[in-house]
Amino acid sequence: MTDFLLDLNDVQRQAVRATEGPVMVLAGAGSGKTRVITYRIAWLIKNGYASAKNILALTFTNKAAGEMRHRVDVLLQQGSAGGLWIGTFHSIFARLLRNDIHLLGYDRNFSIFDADDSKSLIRQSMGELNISPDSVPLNTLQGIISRAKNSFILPEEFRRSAGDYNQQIAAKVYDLYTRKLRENNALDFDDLLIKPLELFREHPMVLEALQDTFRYLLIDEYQDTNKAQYLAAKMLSAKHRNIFVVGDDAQSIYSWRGADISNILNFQDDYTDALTFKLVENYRSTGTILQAANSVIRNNLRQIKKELVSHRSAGDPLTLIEARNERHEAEKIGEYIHSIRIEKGYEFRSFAVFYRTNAQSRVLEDLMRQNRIPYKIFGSVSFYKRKEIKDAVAYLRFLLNDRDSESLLRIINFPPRKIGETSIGKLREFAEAEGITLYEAITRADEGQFQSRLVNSLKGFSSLIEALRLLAETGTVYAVLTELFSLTSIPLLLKEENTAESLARHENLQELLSMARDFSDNNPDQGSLGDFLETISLASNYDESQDSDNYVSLMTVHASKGLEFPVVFITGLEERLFPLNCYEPEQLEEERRLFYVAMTRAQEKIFLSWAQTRYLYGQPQYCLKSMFISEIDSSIVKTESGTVLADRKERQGTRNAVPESGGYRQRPAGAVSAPSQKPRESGLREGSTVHHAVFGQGTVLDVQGRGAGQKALIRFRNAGEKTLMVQYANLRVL
DNA sequence: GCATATGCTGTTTTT
DNA sequence: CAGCATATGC
Repeated sequence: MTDFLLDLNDVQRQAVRATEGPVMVLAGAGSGKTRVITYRIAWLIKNGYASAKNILALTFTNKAAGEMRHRVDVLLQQGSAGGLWIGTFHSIFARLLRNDIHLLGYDRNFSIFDADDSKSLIRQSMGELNISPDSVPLNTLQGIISRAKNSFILPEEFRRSAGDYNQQIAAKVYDLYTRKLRENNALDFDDLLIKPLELFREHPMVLEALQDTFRYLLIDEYQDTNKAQYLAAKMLSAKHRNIFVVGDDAQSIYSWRGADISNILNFQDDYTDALTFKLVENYRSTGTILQAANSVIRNNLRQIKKELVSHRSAGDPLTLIEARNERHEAEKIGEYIHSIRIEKGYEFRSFAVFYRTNAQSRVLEDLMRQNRIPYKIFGSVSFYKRKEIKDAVAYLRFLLNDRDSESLLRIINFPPRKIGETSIGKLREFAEAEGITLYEAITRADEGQFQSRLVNSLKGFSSLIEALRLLAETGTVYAVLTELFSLTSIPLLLKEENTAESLARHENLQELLSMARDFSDNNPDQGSLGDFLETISLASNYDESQDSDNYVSLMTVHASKGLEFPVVFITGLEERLFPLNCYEPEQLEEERRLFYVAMTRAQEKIFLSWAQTRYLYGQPQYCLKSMFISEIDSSIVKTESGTVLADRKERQGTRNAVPESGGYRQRPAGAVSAPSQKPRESGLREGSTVHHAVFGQGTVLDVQGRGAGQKALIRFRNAGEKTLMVQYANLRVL
């Protein structure tokens, strides 16, 4: 029974065998984290600790879940992995909610609202509350509300603790938005995490039943959990206390999504009897790459100390590429890809190019195309976010949940049926007066005071819906979609339009159709429309794994987490780009972790690049070399000409130097002067009144240090107290 | 009701 | 620059 554990190293094996009680595995990059989780699941089943259906494994991406399931299947051979609960937090919780959400007054056919649906509902709420987006931007409100939800702060509590003006506005919007979701019988992504918590709190029996079912709980990427996920995990495991978490605090890069790094940092305080294992043996990267990564992450204060140990030889030093501008940067990357490929025999698929922001991908993409380098951009516009797909899906969603007004509004006049905004306004009034839903208003349009032309249009629409709904009750998803396309002629219209764009959209609809066919073939049972929609709603464009084609991968650093490549280019290493503008020390630490993630993806070689000028919002900007470059041991970084950085005589300070003016012919056209970043005297002192682009006006309470490392403690009128790095904060002294 | 112009705003995005 | 939301004209 222990033979298959021979594939593991000592620490991995100990972690697998520690079956009872809380366990945390700190798994450094490339240390075999997935291996430990999958072997542990196999171990539990093979040794009869639990059967598959008593094990719940939670991940953050569908891709990770799929990979895990596959690997467990392989380990167990006879397929006893059936019944295993492996999935993302969101999909597993959605599944649980389908069973019990009626207890909270929702219908089990609830819609899942994506970020756009949610934004639209927030916009409506703001409209009704007479809150102009000029006073508090929509995105800000959406962020505040989402963060509150991720921290499991419900509207009532939020209102009680709302401090500044923005918060008070947000409290009102949050409250109305929540009511609107309920009216729509809809849950947003955050609700999928917090509705179970409400359910557990109000109906302890439901929780108890789940605790009995899930005797073993495993959580991947624990450093990325937010408060709601943390609470759910705690509640679910409270009875058997078999909670097993795997993560790496150094790879926590989603704090802006509510992830709370303290969950992993404090695990041992939380579960005082927890066993902890540290996996630091790295099987992925050369010694030099790990030395570089270790030297950078050492600069973070808030972390659990651990240094990755390589199982490989030292390998090559890192190469620093210094380019004139982003175009030049891309050209150099293209040249290196060609030359390394030829000299060292690497294939295109061995290369990855990372960037901090999606906007950077364009220049890189252009160049790849021009130089005939096959490439693939990961995580650009999601298939499901395309308009034509969203429209088709809105029909399906509406068939299942006719309170879903977001979907209704999408389809009511698509394809055009002469039901415009004014008509919808009248319908709304009618619905409100009668106290009925918008769709009921449509079916009872003849009772309202509408023009007969409008009544006819509405009747046409509702009979279309009813026909499709009838089909949906007995037919497959594929049948419904086929009928939808035939009755509405949506694909036909696109084909007739006959532009490159419309044909691409037509193609996408065909793709959706073939996905529906696959789904229907695999799920011939009735009522699978809901499952299909759930799969679609919770799918993301990052789920697609690399196929067998041979291409260079282009992606954001965030998207690179969990992947590995022989040769990695980390681009745009400039102050204010990577690290991206960050005002608070904690944000800088997160940027550093992000850089750490980027470096630890590489197996053989790393190229670091920066450009002296770069367009930002259409304006050329001077750039400064990223501080992260100078944090790497300079003995293992060489320039393109082969000089080791440590030996290079710097004519200028590395950190804050402005590129020599005149040194470059190509002064940016119509050059706007760069944001001045010289460590000139900041002029800050206690009591100064300052203005900050994000936090607004505030008073300086304390100033520490000077020059590059200067920090200031500032009390903002509307944003509370913050410690900011003066160098980055771009404060205006008033 | 619909198509086109203008003006504004923005950085990363597992679900 | 580009995508989006609103405003305007037909």
